[in-house]
Parts: sequence; structure tokens; C-alpha cells
Amino acid sequence: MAHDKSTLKPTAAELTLLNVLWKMGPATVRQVHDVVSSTQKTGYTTVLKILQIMHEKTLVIRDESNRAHVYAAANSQTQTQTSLIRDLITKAFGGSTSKLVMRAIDDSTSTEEINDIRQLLNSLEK
Amino acid sequence: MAHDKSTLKPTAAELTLLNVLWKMGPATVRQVHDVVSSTQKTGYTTVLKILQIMHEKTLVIRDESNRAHVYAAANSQTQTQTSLIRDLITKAFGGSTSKLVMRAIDDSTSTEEINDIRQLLNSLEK
DNA sequence: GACAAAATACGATTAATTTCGTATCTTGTC
DNA sequence: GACAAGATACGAAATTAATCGTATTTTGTC
Repeated sequence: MAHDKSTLKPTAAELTLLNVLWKMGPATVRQVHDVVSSTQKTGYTTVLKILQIMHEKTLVIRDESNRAHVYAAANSQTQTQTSLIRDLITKAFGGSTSKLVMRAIDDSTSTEEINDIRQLLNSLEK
Repeated sequence: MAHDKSTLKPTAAELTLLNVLWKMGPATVRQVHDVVSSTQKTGYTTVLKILQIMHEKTLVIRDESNRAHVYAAANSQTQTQTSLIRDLITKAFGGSTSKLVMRAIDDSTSTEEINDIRQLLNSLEK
């Protein structure tokens, strides 16, 4: 069965590039490569190829009006995060969101994180 | 770089089998296959092969003292869930647990889930 | 001890992912 | 308009995942 848009889950490499696009906004291959290559040793054409594949999968849109195509994430970071969480909940938490939340909270060690979560919960109470 | 145990992330097919083992406890290939084949159409030797691969990766342990080997998850469900969540937090939430929790909560639609989470949070307050 | 049932082992195939080299195309500058 | 810089396109290799057919091994039963 072909993947429909709702189940489209970016791969690890694709997610790396999406993170750049969400942060920078629309960008050329050169710009994306400059960012990722500062952290990893990834060739220019590798970034190009992955963006092309993502375009075929409609994970990104691109503006071809200039010589250097400009790529942008097709879906928002929030949408993608939601889709990835749902996938994890289904496959590893028996479909239970609360189990995932519990596990995430159990595992937070940093005081800062705990405070952030507490605040989040307080705002939920209202 | 070789995968060390701490970063060992089960694949989708592997996670399916782990879910069975966590639920049933130690089980033979036949038993695992009976469970998964009731939901999916998966061949017996496919289940066998994946369990063998998981054994090489030390995702499962096996008891070979009987003709039908008995497999068991090497890590607890909780440990694995924690590892999967950490991976997702790192790759898709910029390392922020609270962002993941927020997104998970934002996305919970079912009243039951929301109540479960609220209870969880209440117990946290104490 | 031969047979049949049922298990494991092994190898091969297919598909997806990731990577990058090479070829080709575009365009501003002289 | 030739050239060089820099872009895209294309193809192919290496890895990992997933699947299953076939071969081989084991063992209880007669």
C-alpha cells in the first residue's frame, strides 16, 4: 500500500533537514547544507538528493523560479511532531497517550524540565 | 560506528514481537507467531528470522535447552519505552521533554485520556 | 532405526534509506 | 559567445529492514 499523506513519517535524515527548514524558513540547498555540515560531515549532493526525494514525497515544497531552488517544509513542525508522537504511541504504548506522558515525566531528570512541565499542567487546570 | 546497547532501538517489526513477549512472557517462535498472525499475515519463518536477528542484537535472550527455543525480551518494556521517547525527544523536539509532553497533551482528544493525564498530574503535585 | 512432525538455519530477494560521484545545465562576466 | 562558477539531475553503491522458501536437524513413536 502506498503511503498517504497522513501516515507520512520522515526518516531520520529527512527530519534533520526539516529541523533546519523549520528554523531558517525557506532555504536553498546551499543554505541547508551550510547548516548541517557544521555539525555533521555530509556532502552537498547528499543534502540535494534528500531534498529532491522529500519533494517527491511532498515532505517539502520548492520554488523553482530561481536557479537555486528554494525549499520549504510542507508541513508545520507541530503537525509533524504530532504525527511522530501518534506513531510512537500506537507502536510502543498500546495507543495510550497517558502512558507515554507518564513515561516521559518519569524520565525527566532536569529540574528545569520538571518546572516547565508543572507550569504546563497548571495552565491545563484552568 | 557500531550500535551500543544504550542506543539500540528496535525496528517496527521488532517492536511488534517485543510487544508480544512483554505481554506473554517467554515464548517459543510458534507461540509468538500464533499471536502476530492473528492480526497480520506474517510467515512463521519471518518471525523466526526476526527473533534470531534480535538475538544477535541482544534485544532478546533465548533458552536453547529445549528443541523449541524460548525467547524473552532482554530489556523491560519500560526501559525500551524510555529509550524510544528519548530518541524522539532528541530528534524531533530539540531535546525538550516538556515540548513533547505539551504536544502529546494538546493532541489528546479522548476524555478518558485527558482524565488519566489529569490524575497523573495530580499525583505529581504531591 | 525409520518416519513424520516440527523445529532451526541459511540464503536470497525486495524495498527503503543514505550517500556521493559524475554529468549536465544555467547564467553572469569579460 | 566563451568560460567558469555553481546549480540540478542522474545513477549507482552500501546498508539496513523485512520477508519467505528451502534445506537441514531433532526427536518422539512405532
